[in-house]
Amino acid sequence: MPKKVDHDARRRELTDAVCQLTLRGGLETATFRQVATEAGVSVNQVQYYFGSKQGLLAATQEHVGERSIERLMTWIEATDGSGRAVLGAFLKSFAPIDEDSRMAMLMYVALYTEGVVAAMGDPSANETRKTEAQMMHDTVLEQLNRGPLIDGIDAEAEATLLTALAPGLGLYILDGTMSAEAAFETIDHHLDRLFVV
Amino acid sequence: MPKKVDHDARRRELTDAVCQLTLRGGLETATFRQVATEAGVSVNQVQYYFGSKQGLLAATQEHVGERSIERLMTWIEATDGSGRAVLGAFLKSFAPIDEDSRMAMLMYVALYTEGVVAAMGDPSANETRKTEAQMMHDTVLEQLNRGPLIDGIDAEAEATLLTALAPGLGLYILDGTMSAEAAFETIDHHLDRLFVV
DNA sequence: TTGGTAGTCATACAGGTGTACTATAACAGC
DNA sequence: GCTGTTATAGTACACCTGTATGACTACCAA
Repeated sequence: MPKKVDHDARRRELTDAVCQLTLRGGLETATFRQVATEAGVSVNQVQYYFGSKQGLLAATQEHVGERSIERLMTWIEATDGSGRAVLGAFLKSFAPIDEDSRMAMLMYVALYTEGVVAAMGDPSANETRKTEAQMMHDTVLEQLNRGPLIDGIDAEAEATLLTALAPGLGLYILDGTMSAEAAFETIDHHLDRLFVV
Repeated sequence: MPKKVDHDARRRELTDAVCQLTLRGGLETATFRQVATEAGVSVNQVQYYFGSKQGLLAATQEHVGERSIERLMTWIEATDGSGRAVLGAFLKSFAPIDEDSRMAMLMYVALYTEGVVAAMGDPSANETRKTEAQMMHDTVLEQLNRGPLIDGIDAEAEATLLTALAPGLGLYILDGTMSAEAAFETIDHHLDRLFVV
C-alpha cells in the first residue's frame, strides 16, 4: 500500500482556503491557482482532491454548513434548555458576529445566487435547500410548542416569521447596517411577546 | 453637431441585458461579449457607454434600484392610504413575485457579496447601503407612527423587525422555499398584532 | 456641400481561467 | 530492497476575460 494521507483533512484545508479568499476578495477570487497558493500546495492538488471547480465549491458549501451546525450546538449548550432559550440560541446562531460566522454567512450568500439560478433550470436541484428550510421551520416550531406560549399565539405562523427574521437580521449585521446587539434585542423583544415569562 | 442618440435609453438596454443574463445563468455569465450579443450590439458599444465592467455593474445596480422604487409606487397607489395599508404595500413590494421583481432581488443578492467585501476594505464604500437601510427603517417607522397602534407597541422595535422580515421573506420566495401567499400572510398576521383594526 | 465630431465596429492584446497530461517522489506490503 | 499504488508537482493547452486601438459610418452645423 502506498502513502496514506487524511483526505478529509486535506480537503478541509483547501475549502478553508476558499473561504479565506472569499472573505478577502469575493468568491470570484477563489480560483484554482489562488486557492493552491493560499493553501501552500500545487494547483494539481486541488484538482486531485475535488476533480473540478464545481466539486470544490460544493465541498466548501458542505463544510461551511457543517461548521454552522457545530456553532449552533455550542449556542444551545450554553442555555438552560428551556424552549424559549433554545429557540433564542437557534435564532442567534445565524448572526455573523465573529470571523467564523461572518465567513459562513458570506459564503452562503455568495453561493446563493447560482443555487437559485440552477434551481430555475432544474427544479430538482433545489430539493436540498427546501429540505433544510423545512427542517429549520420544524425546529423553530418544535421549540415554540414546548411553550409555555401566551394565549392566542399561532405557533405555526410565528415559526414562519422567525424563520425569515433570523437570516434577515443576519444580513443587516453582515453588511454593517445593524449591530449584533440590536438584532439580538429584536429577537428577544419578539420572543417576549410569544412566551409566558 | 454629429449624430445624437438617447444615452439613457441605450444604457438601459444594456443594463437590461445584464439582468436578463444574470437571471438565466448568474452574474458571472454577464460578460462584455455576452451582454453585447444579448443586446445585439458590438462589444465596444458596452465599453463606449460604461467605460469599464465596474461601470456597467454600477449602472445596472442603479437601474434596478430605480425600477424597484417605481414598483413600490404602484403598490402604494393601490392602497387606501392608511398607515397600515401603506406599510403592508411597502413590505410586500420586496416580494419577488413576477419576472421584474424576481430579477431585482436576484441582482441585489448577486451584487451583495462584493459590496460587503468591498466595505470591509474600505468602510466608506458602504455609506450608500447604510443610508438606504436607514431610509427603509424610517419609512416603516413613519407609517407605524401614523397608527393607530395597539397599546404598548414599541414602534421603533417593530420597525427594526419589519425591516429585516421583509427581505428575509423575499429570499425564501426567491429560492422557491416559500409561496408569496404564505409570506404575505406572515406580514399581515404580524401587522394585525400592531395596528388597531 | 462639406467638416468634424459622436457613434459604431472589428480586431488585437496581455493576462487569467479550468482542465489534461506527464513525470517524479513517497510510502506500505512483500 | 523491491514493487506497485498514491500523492504531488510542473507544465501545456484551448478558451475566455476586460480593455485598447484604429478604421469606418452617420449625422448636424456651417
